[in-house]
Amino acid sequence: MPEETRGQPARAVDLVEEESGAPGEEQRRWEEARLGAAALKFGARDAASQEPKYQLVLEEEETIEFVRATQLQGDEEPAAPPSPTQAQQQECIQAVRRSLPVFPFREELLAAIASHQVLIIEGETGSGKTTQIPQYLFEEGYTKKGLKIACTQPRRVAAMSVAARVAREMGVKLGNEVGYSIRFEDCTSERTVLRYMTDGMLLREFLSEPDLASYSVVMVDEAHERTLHTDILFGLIKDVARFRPELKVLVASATLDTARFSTFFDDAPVFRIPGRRFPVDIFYTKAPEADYLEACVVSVLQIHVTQPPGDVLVFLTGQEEIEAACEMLQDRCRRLGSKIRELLVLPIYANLPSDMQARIFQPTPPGARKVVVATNIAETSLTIEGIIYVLDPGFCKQKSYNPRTGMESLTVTPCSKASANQRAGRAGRVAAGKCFRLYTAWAYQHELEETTVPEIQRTSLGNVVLLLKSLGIHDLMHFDFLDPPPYETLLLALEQLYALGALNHLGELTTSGRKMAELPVDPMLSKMILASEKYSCSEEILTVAAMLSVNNSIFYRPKDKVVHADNARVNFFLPGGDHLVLLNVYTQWAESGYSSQWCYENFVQFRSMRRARDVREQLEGLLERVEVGLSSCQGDYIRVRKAVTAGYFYHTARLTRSGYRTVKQQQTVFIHPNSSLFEEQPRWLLYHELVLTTKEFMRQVLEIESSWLLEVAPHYYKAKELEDPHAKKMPKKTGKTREELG
DNA sequence: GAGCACTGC
Repeated sequence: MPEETRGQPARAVDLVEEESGAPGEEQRRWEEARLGAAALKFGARDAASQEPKYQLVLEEEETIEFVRATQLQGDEEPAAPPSPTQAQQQECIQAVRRSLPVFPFREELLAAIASHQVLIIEGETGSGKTTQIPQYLFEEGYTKKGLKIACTQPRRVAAMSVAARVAREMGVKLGNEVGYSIRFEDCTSERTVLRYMTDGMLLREFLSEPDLASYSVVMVDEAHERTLHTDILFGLIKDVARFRPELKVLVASATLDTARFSTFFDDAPVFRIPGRRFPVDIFYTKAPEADYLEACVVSVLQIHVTQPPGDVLVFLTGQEEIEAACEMLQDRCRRLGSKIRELLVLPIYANLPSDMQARIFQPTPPGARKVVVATNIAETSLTIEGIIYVLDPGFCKQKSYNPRTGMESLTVTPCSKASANQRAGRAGRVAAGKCFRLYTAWAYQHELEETTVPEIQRTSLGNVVLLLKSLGIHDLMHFDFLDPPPYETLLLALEQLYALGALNHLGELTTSGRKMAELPVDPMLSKMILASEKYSCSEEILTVAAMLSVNNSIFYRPKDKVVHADNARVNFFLPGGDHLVLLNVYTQWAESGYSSQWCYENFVQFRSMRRARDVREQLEGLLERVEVGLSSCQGDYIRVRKAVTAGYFYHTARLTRSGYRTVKQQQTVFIHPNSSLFEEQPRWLLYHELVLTTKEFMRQVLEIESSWLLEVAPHYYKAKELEDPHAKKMPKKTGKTREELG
């Protein structure tokens, strides 16, 4: 565990001082100095009633002092939902519908929708807005003229489960009147009038129906999450609403930011619906913690010994940290032995194999306590029953994008207030709960951002720009963004699209650009797929494209079998580079009959492979639309490599005396140590992506010849810049092409 | 010789 990911930046002063007024600057500095020395030396004055009991178990240095500061307001006590028996099912369902917080507002809400084109609906989870409002609209006749109601969700599972629930409530078969539409799966039919879908799916629908003519209502749900797709939808829907006055637009969001949504939609009214949730007491540490991982472990034990029954949810930033924390917890429990009750320690993160993930949902055995150690996955994507305590160190990993270098990085960042409150809310779903924050109240007030930076400002926008262009939006710099992306991000995207031949010099979409927009992948991948027609290798290129779009690592590397896993990986190596290795893995997996056993034996992630297969099938289905025929290179990998080069000539690097430099920007870059070419050092190569971790790494690299660049992109490269002035001075063992090495 | 937050088309 690298030290820098564990150290928490000092960022606060003592809460007690804060309460008696803002401390003077001098006092602050003194306190900061003092706190720096005093980390982790706190008494145990809190929870005084239980003090004697746990001091017998934990040493005094092993406890952390928390101060109760605020309470996350609960709403009125919820009526226990009636538990339906088979016979009374429909009646029960209607009773449950009537018991939802949104129900008393039904008429008022419908009236507001009738008199306003755009309505912002503010409501917390549990208000019933997602399941009920579309039903109200249906009952009110909004789907009578053969028109549909769309309700978008940021996640696939949400779209599926909400649709299933609504179908049950309406007593219809899922896929008939009520359906869902997500990538790889369309569960709708001619009869479908309530359509739950992912936000990205509705965005794609603009390509075939730019005016959304078949919809009478569009409801953008969970708008506060500000996903990239939701943000683009805002701009497009606002525009459509202007020339379709009969279209109703609903923007549903948590309490956050509704005023901004309202302003964006020309001061649309905000309709508030109360939520339903139990109160959560918020505790802060009295002083900052230097080592938050250690502080987490100590706090969990402290909760375990001093607090009444109820499971604990801990938020950490990533797999490595979670594994470390779980080990530390289990270690200490073992040492404490029978002095404490049983503590079940369970990790959860997206890359954890499904059977391990399922364990967190098993009920806690009587007398024991469950601790779930999670990434942000537990913040929105999944809900664990029985959580009463949340432990929040206040960090998360966040992607950021530097448009000047085109480089992505993933860094540990303090989370926003919004995120901290979302985490705290996880403690109040079944009963009143407690949230322990491993930072001070002062830090919360003064150092955390209000909200997380929206995704649109942290990501590359190549395919978004391509999509908008193909919708006829030419002036992107003046597109109506709720929060505009950095100017440089748009500029780089336009520049790359121009280089790829998707845009002409007037910035208009070309024929090839129009085709590229049809494929749901990044522009360079799109271009590569189009180029496979010329090199007669679309079968192989589809596989490469699918494998590259699975951004998880394909290879599984468990800690206890590192040597085996690395051997398995090396066995897939083929001369030429990583794209061919990916092709090799997929081909062998296909030959095994897409077997999960094969994946297990070869240390390959089954889930990633299944996803690659889904992507590949979808892309194959779209080939006809972009006029590419199915063809195979029959083992002539030069053709595959040339087709890849036709898409990725913008991402090239050459070996110089001082290592690799990108050809155009002259940035110093390195081959990633996991690459099959790590020890080869070819003279010319292309890379799939640049990532900044400990260095500027090229991930997924392929050896190429400089002459191919002139072949595939004569408009972009001139022969002169591809001459290699240092070729003869290169050391003998490096800088040779594979052909020379034999 | 490094390291993979989470989504989505």
